[in-house]
Amino acid sequence: MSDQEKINQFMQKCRDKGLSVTPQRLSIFKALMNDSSHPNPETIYKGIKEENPTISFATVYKALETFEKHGIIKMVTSLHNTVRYDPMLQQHHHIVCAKCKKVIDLVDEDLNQIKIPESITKENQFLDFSIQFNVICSECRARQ
Amino acid sequence: MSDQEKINQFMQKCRDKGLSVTPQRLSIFKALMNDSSHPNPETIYKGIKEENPTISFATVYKALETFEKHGIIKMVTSLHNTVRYDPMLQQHHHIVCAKCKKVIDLVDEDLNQIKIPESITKENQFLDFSIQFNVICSECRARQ
DNA sequence: TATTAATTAATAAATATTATCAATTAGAAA
DNA sequence: TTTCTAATTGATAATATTTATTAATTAATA
Ligand SMILES: [Mn+2]
Ligand SMILES: [Mn+2]
Ligand SMILES: [Zn+2]
Ligand SMILES: [Zn+2]
Repeated sequence: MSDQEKINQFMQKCRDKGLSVTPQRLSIFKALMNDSSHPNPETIYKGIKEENPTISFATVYKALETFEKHGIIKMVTSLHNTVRYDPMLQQHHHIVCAKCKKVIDLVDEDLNQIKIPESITKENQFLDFSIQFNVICSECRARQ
Repeated sequence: MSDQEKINQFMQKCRDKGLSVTPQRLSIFKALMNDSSHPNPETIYKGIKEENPTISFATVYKALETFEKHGIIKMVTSLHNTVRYDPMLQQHHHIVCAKCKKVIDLVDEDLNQIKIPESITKENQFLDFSIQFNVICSECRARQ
């Protein structure tokens, strides 16, 4: 998809959701749309403030949060707000509630057997892997 | 494994790594060892300060960090220090460097085909899943 | 063009994490 | 058992990250 197509799609999504297409939001989206580095808000802010010197850091935070809420972009991890520790050392997987951030262990030998792509082991020192299943838990669903 | 066995194993690991077994560390480990809620440092701190009223919050942080560094416990997410955003909406997976926190996309149709355990879909509203491959990237390995 | 609700910029406040350092202590040595 | 010393702790300051507040501005609609 061309840059222009991505931009048009973004603007259409905003209109569909009743979001104004502001120069700030457009600038933030354009900075992200071809960036595969999974940047944080500060990196995005620094990247755009040269061509948009009056933009506020809080605007970047809020725009990204708004985009995410409307499914225009994704967060790499929903558990970034605080470090969480785990005493279980054996390989296992996690069921994570997108609302309440509850994390449930899932021990499943079948899931441990996936084939690790060679592209990973060729380029890097492989350590381990874990699958995150994103859900809305029954408590949070009942609460809606 | 019994509580006492877990505690003995913990103390042995500390000795093997040259870490002192302090009452604070023991208290923190005991709070975590049977806790499957993946707590954050504040929760652990609150949980132990009744029986250890003089313990400092910073001590909890430092002990957890030390345990993690020595493989006594794990972090649920290595990407907690700041939110990271992703413009790619199609399902894909992530190769994450444990050192530099670089995140590389991995689009792999085979990996998308894993069987979602029924225990997940039975109890929760399933949203999606993503696999995180933890590695040490070639740059970081070269740097060591 | 005028109206208005949404958005922004500036900044304060809140929350999370890390650094500093004097006092204490666990573990080794005597 | 006592002494010694490097590691650890508690207290707190500093830093980093995120969210809230609010007056001014503006995008979208009529
Ligand atoms: Mn777990
Ligand atoms: Mn990605
Ligand atoms: Zn929930
Ligand atoms: Zn790296």
